[in-house]
Amino acid sequence: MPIEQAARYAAEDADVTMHLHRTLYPRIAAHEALERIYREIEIPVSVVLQRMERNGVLIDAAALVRQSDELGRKMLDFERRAVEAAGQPFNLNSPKQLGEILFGRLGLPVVRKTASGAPSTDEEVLAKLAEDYPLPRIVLEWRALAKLKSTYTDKLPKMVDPRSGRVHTSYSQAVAVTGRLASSDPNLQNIPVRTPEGRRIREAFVAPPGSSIVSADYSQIELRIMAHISGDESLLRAFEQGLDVHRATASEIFGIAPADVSAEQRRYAKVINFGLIYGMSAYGLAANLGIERDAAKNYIERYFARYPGVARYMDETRALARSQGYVETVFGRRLWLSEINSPNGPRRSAAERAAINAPMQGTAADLIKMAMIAVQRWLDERRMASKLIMQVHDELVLEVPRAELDEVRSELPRLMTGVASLSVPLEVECGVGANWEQAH
DNA sequence: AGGTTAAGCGCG
DNA sequence: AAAGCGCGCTTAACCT
Repeated sequence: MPIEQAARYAAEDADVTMHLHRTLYPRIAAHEALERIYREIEIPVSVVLQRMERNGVLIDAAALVRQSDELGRKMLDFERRAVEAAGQPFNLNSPKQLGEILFGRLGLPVVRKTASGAPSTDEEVLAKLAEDYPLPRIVLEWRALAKLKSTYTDKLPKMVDPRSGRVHTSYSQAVAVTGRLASSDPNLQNIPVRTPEGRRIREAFVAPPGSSIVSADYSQIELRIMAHISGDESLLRAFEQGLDVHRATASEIFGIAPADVSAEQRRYAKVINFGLIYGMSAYGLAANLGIERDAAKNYIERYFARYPGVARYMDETRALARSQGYVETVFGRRLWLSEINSPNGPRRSAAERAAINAPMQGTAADLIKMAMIAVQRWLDERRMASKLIMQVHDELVLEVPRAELDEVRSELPRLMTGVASLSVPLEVECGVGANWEQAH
């Protein structure tokens, strides 16, 4: 691009930005809480984000390339078995072709249809069909590998910047309506963790020689925020006493001593605790736990009987969202809900769920942004060489030279827990390793 | 050739 | 009618 043209674009960018500022800033400044979030959080964190992007993350590209090769070989084996079960070759990556094989050629029952009316072949459907037929299981296994290979092990090595030898994500500060960040090109906020094969990818997120990866994440931050906002006595007490909150919830809804809670009961309670943060219904809980809707309804009723403060929070939040058209985080960040009074039932319900979730998700976002500012300020004041390299919603990841390791390990959790004083303590789990996987 | 949408799935 | 919030990325299929 000619320099004159580049200059024109740059000038236009600056001009448009200035016009936006002159129009939008007065609307922020009209509200004290919003002005503070802008001045004390968003502007300072923008500088931190820029530095994190520029720092980048060191990737063991060769290790990922080897994993790609391994995944590819395993996929070929599943492909061979899939074609054998199907009786003809087809593209396993095409839901349309897969549907024709499963529900046409092989005559399997259609479990559910997609929005556009085609028979669904998603994970839940295939898992159900896998109880009775071989092909769905093969496709599920293949898909898991294909996802890892195409999205991560093939792509990340290609994203390494030759100038720095590192991967540089881009953080969007004004995309997520709740105040969260978003990461793209590449997205470093959805690196696999839930399966062993996935975790291997995290092993390729490494520290350079002489340094370590340090990972610090807030423990159950959204549930703690729910306790704070709702003021529910039982939930507050559980966190104050440092209890295992899922066990405590199981104890409450099953009416038994914490010590007598079984693994399955704890799992149920965990699903309920998370589901509530998202405004889940009895229908959703039943589907999730594989139980009858009546049983799910019963659990939810018992939950609300034991945590009446949470029930009150849900009702009050819906009512507030309806009357003012927005909800707020603890620090006053607003999420507008244009469909909260929609005559369309499903749309209105979706807006109500978003209203219930946003104060928790958004407050967590506020807190970790404050932590990022505090951590960066501390590193700067001490002239430290440690670097913030990633943020994953409730987790901060740093690259720390050996000489600073002890100091960072002891101070990082203090900085993160100290950003605000809610009516429950904040807790941070901090780990160290040669790579991201080991740091957990 | 390039853009868009649908389906599916990775994370917190 | 939908049924759990918030994101981004890949591929296939379709469209211009």
